Amino acid sequence: MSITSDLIRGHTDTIILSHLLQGDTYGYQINKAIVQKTDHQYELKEATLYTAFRRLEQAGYIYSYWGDETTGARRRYYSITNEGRIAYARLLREWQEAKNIIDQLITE
Amino acid sequence: MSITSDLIRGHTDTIILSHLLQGDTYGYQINKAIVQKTDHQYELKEATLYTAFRRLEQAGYIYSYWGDETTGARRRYYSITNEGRIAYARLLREWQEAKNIIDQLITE
DNA sequence: CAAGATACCTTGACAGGCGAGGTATCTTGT
DNA sequence: ACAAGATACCTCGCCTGTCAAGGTATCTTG
Repeated sequence: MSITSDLIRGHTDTIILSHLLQGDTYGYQINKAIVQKTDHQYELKEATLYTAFRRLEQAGYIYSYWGDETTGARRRYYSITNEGRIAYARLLREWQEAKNIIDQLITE
Repeated sequence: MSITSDLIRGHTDTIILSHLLQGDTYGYQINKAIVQKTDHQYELKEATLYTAFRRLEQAGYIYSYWGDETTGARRRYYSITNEGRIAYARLLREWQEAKNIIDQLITE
């Protein structure tokens, strides 16, 4: 993994909400998707991931339920709420702004 | 100030180094420049700023000296070192990467 | 001469990330 | 049959960067 997580810090929630927009899924799967999507350049550490789930659920942006797997390890699925969608839109907008500001401040 | 600092977190050092590339300057001035450059969308809190100075000096990326103002409040000037320039180049490269990764992970 | 600007600094709390450790189940190779 | 590894979940405690709150000292302006 090549990217220092300090630069991604603060985006964990947005990343998770973004993934949940495509449909319900579970923690392990989200992480695998991130690794693949970024071609192994980034991964969420498990502790970070589960901390984020708690935080997002607390905020009412997601809710969770146990899957009914008859085989394999049990899975806790997460689903985005309407409030979560609103929050995602806001976070995305904030990211666009922050990106411009940072670019403006560190280059030239 | 409209941008949550959590998104800028981790860029403070880069922002400061970037400013010092234009020449030696002092803390208060850097902050004013940031506020102006971003049209009041962002500012570094003083505590954050001075913590960053200590950190950067510790790392050998900058060094400081007292100005010889004959009038007005005393100023501590900061200067970027050669190591600082190298670090800046690296941080800039990391930002470009992180930007792409985040964009990839939170949109679509 | 008070108020505000300039300019510096420290302390302590807080929040997010994560290393390290743990649990339980299933699959695969020997 | 059994060990090793993958899948899948979780918690505790540390570390680091940010910042509110507080402080100092000097100059300018009404």
